[in-house]
Amino acid sequence: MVRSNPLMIWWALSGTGTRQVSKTETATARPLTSRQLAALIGVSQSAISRAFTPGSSISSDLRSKILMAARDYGYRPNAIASMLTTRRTNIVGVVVSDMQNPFYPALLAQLTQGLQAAGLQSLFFNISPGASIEDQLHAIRTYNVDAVVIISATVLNERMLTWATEGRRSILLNRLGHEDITTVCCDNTLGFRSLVDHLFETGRRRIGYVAGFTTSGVGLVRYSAFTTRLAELGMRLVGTSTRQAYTHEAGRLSTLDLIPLEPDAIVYASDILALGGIETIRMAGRAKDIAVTGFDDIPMASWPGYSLTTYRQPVREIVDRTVELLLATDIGPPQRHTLQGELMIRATTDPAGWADVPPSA
Amino acid sequence: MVRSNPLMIWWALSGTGTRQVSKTETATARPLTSRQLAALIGVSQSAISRAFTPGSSISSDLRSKILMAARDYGYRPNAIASMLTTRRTNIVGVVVSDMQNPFYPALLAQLTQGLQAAGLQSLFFNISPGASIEDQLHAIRTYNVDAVVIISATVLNERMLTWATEGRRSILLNRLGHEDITTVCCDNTLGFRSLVDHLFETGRRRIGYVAGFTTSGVGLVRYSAFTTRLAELGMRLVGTSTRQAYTHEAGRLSTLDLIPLEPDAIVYASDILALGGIETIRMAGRAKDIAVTGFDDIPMASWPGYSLTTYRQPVREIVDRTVELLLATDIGPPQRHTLQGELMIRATTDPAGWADVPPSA
DNA sequence: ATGAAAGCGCTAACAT
DNA sequence: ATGTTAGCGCTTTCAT
Repeated sequence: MVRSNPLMIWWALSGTGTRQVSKTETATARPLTSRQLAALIGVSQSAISRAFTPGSSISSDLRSKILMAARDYGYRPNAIASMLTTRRTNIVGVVVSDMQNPFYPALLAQLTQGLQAAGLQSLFFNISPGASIEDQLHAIRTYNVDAVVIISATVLNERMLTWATEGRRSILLNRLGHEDITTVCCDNTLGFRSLVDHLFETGRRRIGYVAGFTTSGVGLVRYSAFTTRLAELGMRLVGTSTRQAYTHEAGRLSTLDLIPLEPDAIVYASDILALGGIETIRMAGRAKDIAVTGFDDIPMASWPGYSLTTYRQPVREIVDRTVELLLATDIGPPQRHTLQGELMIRATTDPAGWADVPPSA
Repeated sequence: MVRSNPLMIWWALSGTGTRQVSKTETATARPLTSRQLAALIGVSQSAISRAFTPGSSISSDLRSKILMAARDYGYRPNAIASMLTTRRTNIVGVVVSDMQNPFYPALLAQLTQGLQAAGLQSLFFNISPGASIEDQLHAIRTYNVDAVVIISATVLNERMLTWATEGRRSILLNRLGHEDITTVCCDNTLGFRSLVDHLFETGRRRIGYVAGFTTSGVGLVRYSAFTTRLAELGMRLVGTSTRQAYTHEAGRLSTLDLIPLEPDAIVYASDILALGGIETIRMAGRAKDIAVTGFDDIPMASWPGYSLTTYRQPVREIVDRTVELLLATDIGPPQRHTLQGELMIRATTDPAGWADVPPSA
């Protein structure tokens, strides 16, 4: 398929000599090249290159001489040119599809900072379900990104996943069920078991469940960890509901389904669902007898007005492990990295109910 | 400064013939080059280039022949190589510093999608105040990004701003007070005037104000629009407070300062502050007599549990204008684009009070 | 309209 | 340890 490039016309025009150079478009002199710098200080061009390449054989005298000159003359190596020869870009493609969920901005922010600290740049791909995914991801290939990190891109089917990742180091975050790509994921099983344990210990026995996507790997794992532990402890599953989304509204609506079933606790597949649930439960005046748990520990979970008991996803650790894997010398076969989070006990599982958390005080 | 390249070793290995090919590391044959494709179908290499360059002089016969062959053989032009000759990257550097505020993820998501739809890639820079900003932004220069979009990067001082934007098309979003860079910004003045008008019409007269940053351009404009309109309408400013942050907690705490001053409405510089304020006001049992307004219209503002009256920032329009400016043929001198938002009237300014919004029902 | 040839600014053999 | 040379895969004159 031919992809026409929308900027092309602009380029074409800006390439001609006829346009006026406007004030902002400072008739920027081309940046100094290594050859020019070499001429200026009377060394070979390759010396310049070596000076900027750690571990290359160059005397520290020459190197510091060159680096100082570079600073004085304002020389910086042109990354594009070196990409061409080395076939390395130091760019990681970061693919996201769902920024609605407040969990992702935090993950994304830390990920880019982590990559940045490791000298990697993030080329950002935000998949909108509207257009062709292949079109949206074409830059992964034409720009030759070194690696791809896919953040829970449930919109990518198996085929697109393969297309996007093939031939490059790839890591799937928060997505399960792919044998041939390395994944880094929170320990969902442990998380949901902990939550159920906590509910058990605080005396809850009739549990409802609100799912997000019931078809995704993570969704399935969470649900099955939940039900398994429930059964082990002899607790009762009074009902489940889903709107096939991880949104506040989905949480609100699903909770409406469950309240008539008289649960004494509702477990939500994620925090944002739980926040919606809290609203419904409050409206129904049931905050005193229905406990609520979430998953993720997004910032809002700890707002006094919610004080949601949840399981914290180890974002820091996920990011660190991801960067580590990206930088690793030897990659080996695809691996499954499962990182432990932490149970955050707050008001919504208080045995006495949480009707007295601020908003209703 | 020498930047060591973390992915180097891996690539070095994958380049030699000695490494073991692991399962993931599909012994990827180098992608086809234009020269190779040319040889395959018996045309010149430049013909290939022309086929992919709209507006170049090539017969449509030859072009379609080449494009079909490209599809069959899986040829894609190497963007890196063309960057080197054209000195254009089609990459926009997107600089963010504050992803805490839930307003930015939405803006960011739409911006990348907008850029993507225009054939531009987003290289993401998330500034953490810890490290050297210059270090964090060095890729803007070495990667030769075509343009820079800076999203309310209050952490960038004037000098860094100049350094990051010089020599390239640059746009500042949501930041004011810079004569020499084009800005695209919501009409803060109109917004705050509308909010005050609305409070006036609904009978409020004793107004408190909670600011975010009091030193930023946007912060000043918002406050001054607010006070100006207040004075015009003869309303009373009972007090102001700030914690120098746009966070839920800052909103909560600042509101504690204002309640003793007996306002009948509090105007918040942003939604996230207002949400914190709502919490404090509820705790104080004053929801029936203190109206609340925000600014931004983040998703949470419309949650039934908040139902916050606010002024919607025209995110769609801001993004569209930004992309338009980035693609424009002729750029001219720095401009100030001010886009109108929309007053969103919800429960928190109901004359009867909002004590009955769901959480306290 | 097409082909040939000369770079773009760097890295990486290959010499010395 | 340093310099010389040959590309990386394109775009772009310049011929024809």
